[in-house]
Amino acid sequence: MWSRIGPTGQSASLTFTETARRAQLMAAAIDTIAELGYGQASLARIAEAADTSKGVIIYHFGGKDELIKELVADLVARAGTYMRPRIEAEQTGAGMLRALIESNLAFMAENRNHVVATVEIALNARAADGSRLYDSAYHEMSVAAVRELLAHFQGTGEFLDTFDPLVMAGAVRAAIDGVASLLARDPGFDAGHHARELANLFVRAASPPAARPQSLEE
Amino acid sequence: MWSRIGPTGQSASLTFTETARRAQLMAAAIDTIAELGYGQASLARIAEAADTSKGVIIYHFGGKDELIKELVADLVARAGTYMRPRIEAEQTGAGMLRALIESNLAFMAENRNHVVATVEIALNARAADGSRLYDSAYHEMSVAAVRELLAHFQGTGEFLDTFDPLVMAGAVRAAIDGVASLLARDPGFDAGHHARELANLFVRAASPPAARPQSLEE
Amino acid sequence: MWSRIGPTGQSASLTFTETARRAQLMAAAIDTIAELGYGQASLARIAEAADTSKGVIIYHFGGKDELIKELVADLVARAGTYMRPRIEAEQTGAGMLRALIESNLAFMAENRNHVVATVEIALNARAADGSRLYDSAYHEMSVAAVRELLAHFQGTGEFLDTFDPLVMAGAVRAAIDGVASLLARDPGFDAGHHARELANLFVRAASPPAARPQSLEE
Amino acid sequence: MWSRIGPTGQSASLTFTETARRAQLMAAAIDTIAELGYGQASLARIAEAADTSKGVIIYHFGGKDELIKELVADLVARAGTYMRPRIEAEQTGAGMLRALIESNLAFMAENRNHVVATVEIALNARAADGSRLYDSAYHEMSVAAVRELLAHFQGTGEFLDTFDPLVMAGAVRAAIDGVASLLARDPGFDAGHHARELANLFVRAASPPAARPQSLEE
DNA sequence: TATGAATGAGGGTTCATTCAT
DNA sequence: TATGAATGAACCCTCATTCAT
Repeated sequence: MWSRIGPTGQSASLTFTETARRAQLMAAAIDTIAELGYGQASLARIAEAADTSKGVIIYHFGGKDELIKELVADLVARAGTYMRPRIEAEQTGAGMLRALIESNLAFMAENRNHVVATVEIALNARAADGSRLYDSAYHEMSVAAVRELLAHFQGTGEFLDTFDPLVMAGAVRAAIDGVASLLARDPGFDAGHHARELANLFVRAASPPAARPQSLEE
Repeated sequence: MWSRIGPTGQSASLTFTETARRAQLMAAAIDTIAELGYGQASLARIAEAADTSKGVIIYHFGGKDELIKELVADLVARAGTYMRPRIEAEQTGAGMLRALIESNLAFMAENRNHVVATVEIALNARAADGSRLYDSAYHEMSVAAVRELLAHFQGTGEFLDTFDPLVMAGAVRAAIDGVASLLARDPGFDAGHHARELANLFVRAASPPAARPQSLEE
Repeated sequence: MWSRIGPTGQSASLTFTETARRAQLMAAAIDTIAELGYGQASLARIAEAADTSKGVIIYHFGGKDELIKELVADLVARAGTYMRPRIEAEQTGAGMLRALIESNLAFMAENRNHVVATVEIALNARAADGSRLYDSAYHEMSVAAVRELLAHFQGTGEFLDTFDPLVMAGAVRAAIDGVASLLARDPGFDAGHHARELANLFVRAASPPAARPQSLEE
Repeated sequence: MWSRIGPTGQSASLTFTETARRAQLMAAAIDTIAELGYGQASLARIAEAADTSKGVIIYHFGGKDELIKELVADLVARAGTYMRPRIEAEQTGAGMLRALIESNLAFMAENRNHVVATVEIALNARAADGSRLYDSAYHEMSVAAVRELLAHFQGTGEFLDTFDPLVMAGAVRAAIDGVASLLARDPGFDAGHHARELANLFVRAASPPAARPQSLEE
């Protein structure tokens, strides 16, 4: 009956209005971070963007850290939900690599601010001792996923076995993540074109010469 | 007196001790930023690393912003000095692209902390209104350089003319810049191997199938 | 409606459930203050200990101050009820002084948390202007009671008339109150032994040499 | 040369002005705590009493905790310096006990606010987890000193061996510490009278009947 | 009767900068 | 040239209380 302690507690599911309020605050945080950067996104500024006061944010999230954590977790979850089926619908290595890149960029274009904010956080959020809070785990995980895809199709012979799959995976991720900055800067950024070009680039670099066309019919 | 205004002013060349002091302070700033990140690198912490007080830094640089600006400018200048002759020594597009990537990574490996610090700054430093201070100009310039190299050898026919040179240039830069994070995290990072792999990757992606070997004799 | 105003008002007697609820909240407050101290015992923490929310406390007591006031009043009343008959059962000054000390310590041992909490409150609770809320009145009253006991038996000749009864009363109260801290710190504290020793001490100090044994047969 | 980092650092002795400023700030803190209590003595209020801003206190002490710690340490040191020679000048148990009580109360009367403030701190200052910061160690130490004095002269036969020296030591300390509250409340408090009365009381309680006068010629 | 939500003052601390020396 | 001292804004967070439901 009184199992709830406060909106911060995990011991009970959130009410409808709670959820809505949190979503609103998260949206304000996302926009603020995307626009001003992590370092400038103080609780005061986020609250201002949400047309409330700092106290409200603390009340609903228990602290800034929790707000940030939820923001990142939400994006990661939604990105996975969006991309996974699109990648798994493919059979060939080229298809899957292309789907990974294109679906990732499509997701980023559709969630511009949230992605920009999360990149800001991943690069900047630090613990008290200066150690990065999000970068390592998140980055290594996403690189590893690409690496396994590449390595698997090196095994089947579809991809060249002459390149280091870890290095190429790093390059793929770097290229994708770099798009976040481009999105942040250029409102008219053409994500579709960029995605196809990147996909072509890395498919070309991964496949044996005979197997691949110089460009892609679209 | 006379024409000198202060150590900050440009109206007179710096004395020898002045220069040495500034170099010492910059080194402290570089190490601090590289270790703790831009957000945590307060003047107090930098001063502590330099075994001096905040006032000294302000005295010599006029403010934190100026110190940061010099730090970036110094790295950019040194990187150019290091890379340019190595790139211009090549004649072919593949050679130049390879030289660009490899010399860049070599420079980064040799200047680990300075590079890490500069990336931190580029990503984080903001003006009072939240606009990025360094990212845009620096990034667009370095991407443009790669883009022109690619476009030029698309014109000569050595490179495929089917890809968008701007997109690939962005991918090259992203891959290179991504290395800074790897360097920051992994002290045993093998820059040489990484450089050759990246060079192979992008040369392969840029060249027509007939013209390029699957791997590189080294 | 009718004559009732709210649970805070005095104009109507409390319902049974009301009383039970208040007792539960007071118990939670007692345990929280005893464990964490007055300064750390926020409404939120007390509510958490009671498995409810801050609002409930405010609703039932009208505010934190009222809760605290009731807590103290309750202890004072119960202590009086416990001690008075035990003291009045004695005829001699030595007997009464001994009964006062021993029954007080017995009460404290049986109501450890409540006593510890009340001491915390007495020492810390302040009005907005910084003036102590409980210390003075409570302390002077309890000292006065001891003083009168001592003075009365100085008049009968049972006690020495060479000491200042106010000073000794203060010492008696200080010794008793000091036990609260010992109780708070040491769970295995032997209140019975301590009580007999203190009673012996002060009886010895109050009585003429001839009249009193060096120690007490027990 | 640059071994100093800031006024907080321990690596160098303090300048003269530094010491003076710290003393001034400590005095302001003492007065504020003595008047308003520990809980109400915020940095802002202390700073106001010192006619400066919070930043100055943080600058000189590095934080509130450090200021408090110094305040307590200073009093403890000065109390020891004051009392020790006066106690050691005595040979008999009665003389030493009397000297201990009287010199302690004399010190307290001469350092009223500092003593009141320190008692406030000892009773109220808590760590984040609610555990007391100063009470235990300080209290047990001072009780132990008295206990040893009593036990020693129980061994020589000057004091009764029928009482528990730990309990009486606790009573002595409680009586002395209780004086802090009296001092805080009553500006006209007669410390000399109180001291003699307390000394008589405890000497009487500790000595065999034959050996002690009912009162003390003074 | 009780709850969730919100508020606003105040808490301690960090920071870049200014200034007299 | 350099330092110690001070400043004041901004930071995140805690708190008792109010209010609509």
